[in-house]
Amino acid sequence: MLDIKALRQDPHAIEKALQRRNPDFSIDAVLAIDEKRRALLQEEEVLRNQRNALNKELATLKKAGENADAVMETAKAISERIKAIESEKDALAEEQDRIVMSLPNLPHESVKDGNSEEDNEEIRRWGCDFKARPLAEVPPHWETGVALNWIDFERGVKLAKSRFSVFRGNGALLVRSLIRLMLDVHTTQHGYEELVLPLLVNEASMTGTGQLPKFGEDMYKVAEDDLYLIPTSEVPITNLYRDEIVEASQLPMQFTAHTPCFRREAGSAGRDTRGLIRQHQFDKVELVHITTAESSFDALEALTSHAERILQILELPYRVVSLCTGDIGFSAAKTYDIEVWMPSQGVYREISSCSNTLDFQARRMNLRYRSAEGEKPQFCHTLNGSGIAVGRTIAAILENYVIDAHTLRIPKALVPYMNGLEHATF
RNA sequence: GGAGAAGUGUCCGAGUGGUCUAUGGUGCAGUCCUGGAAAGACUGUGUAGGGGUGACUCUACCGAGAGUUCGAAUCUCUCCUUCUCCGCCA
Repeated sequence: MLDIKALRQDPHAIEKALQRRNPDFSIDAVLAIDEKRRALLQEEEVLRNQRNALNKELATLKKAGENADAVMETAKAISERIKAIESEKDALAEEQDRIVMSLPNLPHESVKDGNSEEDNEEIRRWGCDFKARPLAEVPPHWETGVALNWIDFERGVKLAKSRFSVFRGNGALLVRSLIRLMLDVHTTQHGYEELVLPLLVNEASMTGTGQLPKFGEDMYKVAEDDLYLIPTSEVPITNLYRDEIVEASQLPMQFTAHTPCFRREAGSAGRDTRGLIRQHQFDKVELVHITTAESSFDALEALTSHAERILQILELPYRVVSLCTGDIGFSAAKTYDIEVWMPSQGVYREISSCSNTLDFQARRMNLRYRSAEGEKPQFCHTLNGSGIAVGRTIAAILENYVIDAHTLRIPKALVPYMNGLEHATF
């Protein structure tokens, strides 16, 4: 959520920043509503003050047993006016909220202008030396996955619907091994606290991180209980301290968690229909930082490097890109995507997305910290990133580690987790 | 799921329609006292939004929301949470 005070103070600058995302943004309507609402608020407060005075007078009169009809008459009239003003004011506040809550975050100045992922800026590449594997033509990961009998796409569809799948045997073990490896690295080497979280969350949590009110159609909703299946564990992790004031000494906080994630993929019909790239349910290990304004950009570099570390340990080639204004997400001020090399298609595919949301989410969820005793509480900065998506990592392994027509090598770091398995043949 | 009880400030806890600052204690901070400390005394002590250069001041907040009333922590309704008992259950 953008700061309404900043919006009031410097509307032109904020509108210009928003228009870097989309030239259609205008904040005139919000400002007009805000002005009206504040005028009503002032009027209401004056009236309340008058009514409080009259009520005090009334109490004294009643106690003395004197006639209070005239005063009561006046008080009644004031109360009626307050009621009228209040309902008008509430309607305006609701409208203002609705608009402000659906405005995205301002892109950071270091983010390049652009319309789509074509305009993203490549920051660095890693592991390009071993990008070219011996096999000239690498089959797509879904063929290898099925040939190994590690992935059963058809029965996943039978059990649920398309874009659901089943992992079996060493394929299931691979899922578990990746989750364990990632959590182990983040907790023992990068200083994260591990969490096990609710997979269903309420509307307030979804609003806090920015999924609601705008992106409700992307999520599975359990209507009967007013709960949503999480599209990412960013939601329950970041909302952990919602509506709280934390002590500066508790910051920065670093959390990691493995959860399944659920997405309806409403707008992606026909895209990535084969394989593990775009599933309705997938496993992910998430990284979240809750920190201060002073350190959030350093935290973004750290968080990104923590996600990269997993790819380095797995020896998967990747590159890091900085998203342009047209590709960056709703809540983010700046985002680095990490893209893994997929040899069957000869392209890099997103496997992690690391964002600094500044105080955008913290303001929505009223998450604050006190920098020192007696100081006013101020909003935290929150960051999140995948560390990393498990399904897409498996896809990358099933392509980058095919060493001949019938052999898949297991990444060295995974062998202990895979009960010593070094190769799988198909 | 059924029956009952409760939710007040950091915490404990009083308050069942009206005296502007929501009793009292506790915790915390400051001052006094002291050689120093403890004890004691006094003062202050949350959040948000307004107004004023400022000392300050106004408005709202007693789990959440709605209602009754000139006036609600207090009465009514709905919801949430916790506790006790019963039922069901990995």
